Amino acid sequence: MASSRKPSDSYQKIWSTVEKIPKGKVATYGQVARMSRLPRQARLVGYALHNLPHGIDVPWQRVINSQGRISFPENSLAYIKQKELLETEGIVFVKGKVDLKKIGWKK
DNA sequence: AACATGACAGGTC
DNA sequence: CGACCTGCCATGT
Repeated sequence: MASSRKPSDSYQKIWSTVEKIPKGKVATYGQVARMSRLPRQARLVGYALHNLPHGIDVPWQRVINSQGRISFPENSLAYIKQKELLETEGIVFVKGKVDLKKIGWKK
């Protein structure tokens, strides 16, 4: 595995951006990518979060896809966990998705 | 170096 | 709405 080397700077930027997402709001992968100065690299955002190291405090749950949906199968534990965390922050789900027009972070 | 993969987005049909 | 396709690019084998 190539884990012998440090994480890419891109990941650092992404994590940094995610940390800035206000509580009670959510951002899409594309948004985070853009805010991290990495336009069109939404996939890297997902990759970065998946590779998220333990021990650092990052509100990964506030990052969802452009449809306002959690990018996990509904039957998965990860999905339920993320939904719980978001609801705790006051985010309301309607039919399995959130209203990006209302709780979306910025434009 | 080549190929396959992925917590996506945006467009088309 | 859903299914499919293309673009993007870091990672791992």
